[in-house]
Amino acid sequence: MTTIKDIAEYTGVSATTVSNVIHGKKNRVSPQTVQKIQDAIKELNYVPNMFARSLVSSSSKVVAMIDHLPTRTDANFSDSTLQLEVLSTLESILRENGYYLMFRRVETAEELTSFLANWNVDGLFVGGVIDEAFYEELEKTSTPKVYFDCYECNDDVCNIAINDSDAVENAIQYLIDNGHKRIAFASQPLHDGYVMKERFKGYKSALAKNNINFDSHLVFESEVGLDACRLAAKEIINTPGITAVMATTDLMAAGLMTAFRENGIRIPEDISIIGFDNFSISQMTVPPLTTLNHDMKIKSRLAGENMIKMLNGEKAEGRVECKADLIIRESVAKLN
Amino acid sequence: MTTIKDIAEYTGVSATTVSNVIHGKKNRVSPQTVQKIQDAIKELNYVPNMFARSLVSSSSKVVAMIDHLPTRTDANFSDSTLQLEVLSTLESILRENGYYLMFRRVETAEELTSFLANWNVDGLFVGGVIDEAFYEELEKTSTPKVYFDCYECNDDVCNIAINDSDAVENAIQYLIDNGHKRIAFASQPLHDGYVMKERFKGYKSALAKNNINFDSHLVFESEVGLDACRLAAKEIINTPGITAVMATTDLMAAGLMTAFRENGIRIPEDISIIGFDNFSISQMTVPPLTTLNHDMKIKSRLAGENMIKMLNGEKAEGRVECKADLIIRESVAKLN
DNA sequence: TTGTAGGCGTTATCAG
DNA sequence: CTGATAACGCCTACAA
Repeated sequence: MTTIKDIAEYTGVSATTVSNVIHGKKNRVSPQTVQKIQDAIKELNYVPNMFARSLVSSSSKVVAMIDHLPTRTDANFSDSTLQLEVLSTLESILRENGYYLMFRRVETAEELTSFLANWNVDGLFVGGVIDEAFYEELEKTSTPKVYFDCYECNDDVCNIAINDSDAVENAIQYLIDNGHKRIAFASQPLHDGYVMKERFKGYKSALAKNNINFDSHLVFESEVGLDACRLAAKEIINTPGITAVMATTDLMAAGLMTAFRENGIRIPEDISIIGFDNFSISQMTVPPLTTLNHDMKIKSRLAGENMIKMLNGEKAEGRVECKADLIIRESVAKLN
Repeated sequence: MTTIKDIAEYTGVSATTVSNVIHGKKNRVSPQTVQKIQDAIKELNYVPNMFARSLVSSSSKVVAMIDHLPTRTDANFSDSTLQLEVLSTLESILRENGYYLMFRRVETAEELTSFLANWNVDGLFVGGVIDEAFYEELEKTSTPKVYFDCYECNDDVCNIAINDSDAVENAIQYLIDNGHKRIAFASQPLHDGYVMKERFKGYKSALAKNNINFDSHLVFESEVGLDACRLAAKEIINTPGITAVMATTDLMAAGLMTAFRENGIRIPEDISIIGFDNFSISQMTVPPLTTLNHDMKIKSRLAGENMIKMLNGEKAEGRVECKADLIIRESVAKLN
């Protein structure tokens, strides 16, 4: 491993001069020595040691994406909104700006603060499910933070979210406009402070605005796997009068559609369905799924750019709301 | 930030003693001081500074997952076999063993070696597409490495792979056993050293074993998006006599199925199809897709465990071949 | 324009 | 059992 010292000896100057060249302080070094040193750096393959650098500079260049592993045993990985595409986008932006991405999952807030101290983390992306206690602990640290879809967050912390409630409200309104009245809500478990709860709010408010009474029997909590969907579908079928289902995930919508089909229920003739995510599968279901679109690429780009702002000492935006709009395909029937 | 020095002053001992306690060298410290120091550590919230530690210890505790960003412009992200589930599994295993996961994408081998030196990386997971030059450069470094699905790798380097060729060969054999003779191969672009090429080999060898002439007109290269699949489907339809399609990805299979349906082609009556991956969507297509299953969770666990072995100075396995078996569902018809 | 000195937090060596 | 001391690679005054 080549060090600054090596370069210094090799070129016959002091370590300070080498350091100055590395940091582009050209006004302090003669052009010839600059050249000489740069050549030596190339020749000896010098790269800075981040550990030495960080130790002395109070900036680690480490930005972490943390994923909150809830201790709840019924939570599974798909609870997290995190996707690889997000990580990749963030990594690109960080890389372009001289930062490095660590990926860390934590269970408790203490684990997290230890981690932050361990690595003197410069910035933090927070995805996944976070509860209130966790959030409050987190906000005690001064590390720049960008949240994804955080519902505990105050409006002034940088929080890249979509307005899940509004989105679902629109979808339900669309169903109502098409003559549906008994609309089921199928979702992963509705824990507080979790995305699905927010989508649930939109469901209820749409009903309220249209003077439709909320009926808790029309709420079906289920996991996204096909087996779970089959169970949920059975319950939906056995509940009389349901003409439409709002599923909080494309995956669940697709699962329900499969289960409906297995039971001889036609979509949308017998039952209409709307999904959420606009994943590529939503185009491939039979029939193509009407769903709510939100663009993770845009969201992660926003997150990354705001992080860089904060790392540069600039002020970042507070809550950023991305709209999720309804993509109308063929899974909703018009009732007469 | 609390340092060892702080603890030392607080408890009235030397930094060395504190360090000894931290490292559990209890035989060198009296029980009382151990207690005193441990209390102080709790009280002052001491956590070690990884930068200082790494600087002096020649082990960074950083393990990186790198993803090779090919410079090819036609390569898109889905070329990578990397999935978030993989990262999460790796992170868990590393965390349990005191390591930290960095995620880094690199374009060139030089970028990678710089990165390794920058962070004195202890271990490396290599996923995604790698070409031969890249591989050779990589093998010059002594960093412990675990590859995913590497086809350039020698058999003695740790390489967690599935036998793509065998898997596809089995699938094709299954089609042939069901009376199919003109079988199309639909795949993402067939670049050298890339998974799809390997799957292609299996296709060809199955044909050869059954004395069916290979016909290059039956090979359809396409991206996975629905639009691309529509184009590919058109070509397949316009090629006379094809009774079955081997798609190298469930996503592509689903896309083709959608496109076929749009053209009034029934599956499996008019055309049979087999996918690859056994993603959850493969259960939800109409009809359910016969596909090749490979379990990323098992693969990543194997990768993680072998990495830990190597980090502990033990010898890891060389090439590990996971089998991908055929999941028979309803997308293949028996011809008579 | 260049060099010297001190210190960042931790660990290892060696002496008491 | 305990404590000085030096070293890891780098950076930032400050001095020359």
